[in-house]
Amino acid sequence: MNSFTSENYLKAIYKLVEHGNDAVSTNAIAQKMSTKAASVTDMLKKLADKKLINYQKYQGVSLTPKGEKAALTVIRKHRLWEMFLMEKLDFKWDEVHDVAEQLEHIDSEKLISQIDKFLNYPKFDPHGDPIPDMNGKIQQQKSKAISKYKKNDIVKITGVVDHSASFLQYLDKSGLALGNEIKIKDVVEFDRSLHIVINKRSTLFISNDVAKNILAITK
Amino acid sequence: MNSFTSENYLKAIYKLVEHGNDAVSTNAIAQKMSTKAASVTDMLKKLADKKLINYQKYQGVSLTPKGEKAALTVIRKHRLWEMFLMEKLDFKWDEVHDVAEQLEHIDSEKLISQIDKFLNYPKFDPHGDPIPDMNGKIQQQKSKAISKYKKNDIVKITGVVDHSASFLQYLDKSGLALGNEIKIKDVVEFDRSLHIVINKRSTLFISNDVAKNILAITK
DNA sequence: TAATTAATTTAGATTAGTCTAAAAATATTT
DNA sequence: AAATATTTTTAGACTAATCTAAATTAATTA
Ligand SMILES: [Mn+2]
Ligand SMILES: [Mn+2]
Ligand SMILES: [Mn+2]
Ligand SMILES: [Mn+2]
Repeated sequence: MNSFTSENYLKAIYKLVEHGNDAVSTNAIAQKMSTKAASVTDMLKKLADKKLINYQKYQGVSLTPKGEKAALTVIRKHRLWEMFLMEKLDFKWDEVHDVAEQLEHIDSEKLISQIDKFLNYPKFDPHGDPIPDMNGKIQQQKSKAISKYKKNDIVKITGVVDHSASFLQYLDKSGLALGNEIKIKDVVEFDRSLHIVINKRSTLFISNDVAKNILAITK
Repeated sequence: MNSFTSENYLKAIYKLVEHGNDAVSTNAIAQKMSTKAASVTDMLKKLADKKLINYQKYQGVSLTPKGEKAALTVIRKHRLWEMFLMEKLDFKWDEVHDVAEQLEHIDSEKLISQIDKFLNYPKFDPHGDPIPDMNGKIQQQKSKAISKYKKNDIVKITGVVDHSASFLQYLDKSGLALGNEIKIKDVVEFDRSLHIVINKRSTLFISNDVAKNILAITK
């Protein structure tokens, strides 16, 4: 089995590849893992030895099919655990991530398949991120940030980009949650800030910075 | 926080102290942990530095109050997770231990208090072992091995001594489970083997070796 | 009590993961 | 195309946990 640490590296590389980058740099990984470039280079050699990544000195890395499968398994476990914590144990969406970071490394196929069943096979986690199935298949939502919609568009919130506790707590306090209907009432030209109406009831003013971090689809 | 490994040492020492031994020997720990005496000595020094155990060269060890609290917390988590796996995820009682060995090290107070609540504050785990409460308090059962009962005694199964999967599977196959009523129909003088009646229905013959590993109280 | 045996500790290595500082390679400017 | 800046890798060291082999202490036996 892959170590706790290896799993975290694979997950980090997966997410960097996912967000555009074709070959991921040593520095990018170091930043994402809050570690130093020298440590990353050491680990990359080990992961390459195990055929989990494609790596040639100075050329950046990508996941092999084997490495991608491993990464997707960790992500599947993380997101299922987040869902479990929220649905069954009354955690709030800003509390689940840190615990899931630990639980995602528990090694038991039966455990995770039973959790999946217990939750009735959810397709998305509490932040709107897709949960890979047993085979690593992902069901993508074609949503975009609400900052990209126009005046009078009516959309449904499907996810968040920023996953930090402070951002999620701000959304809670503002009455924003997954599934909410949002109408773009007005767009301020100067700074792209938005006036929105939530569920046809309350109105709210949000900055462009916030708007860029809320994902939605047209209703 | 204590490392994964430290927690396992503390748990091992706790269980050795629990089963009679006053000061636990290096060799006993090595055997229980499936490691070597030299490794144990190294670890004992570290645990002593952290004031988790009382240790003087060649004199054996015991837990300090701080060490005992830590051990009981791990045991509480282990047994709650076993209960969760069995009650909520349809694991069998011979399948829960290995996964609980991993889950017991997850560090989150909220997680464990919510699991406890979710299970409705169970007092005993799937093997009949007591689950320490938040403060480390244990509710002991005054049960003894059915090998110690006499002919015509009627008792209720409350736990097992041996926790191995093979023993538990043997009990399953024989129709023996926690809560069952057992009548000692006959005791064979020669080898102390027993004829028993389960729930007033089926009769079964068990060896003294088996009888010593089944705990029960008089009905 | 002395000799022998058993238990425990120390010494010295090893492995995984990390770090800092220095060297080497690549990318960017001039 | 050189010079400079940036990125990446290497070298060497550190910690936690482990091991084998040797030394030391304690326990048992004669
Ligand atoms: Mn998360
Ligand atoms: Mn999530
Ligand atoms: Mn167990
Ligand atoms: Mn148990």
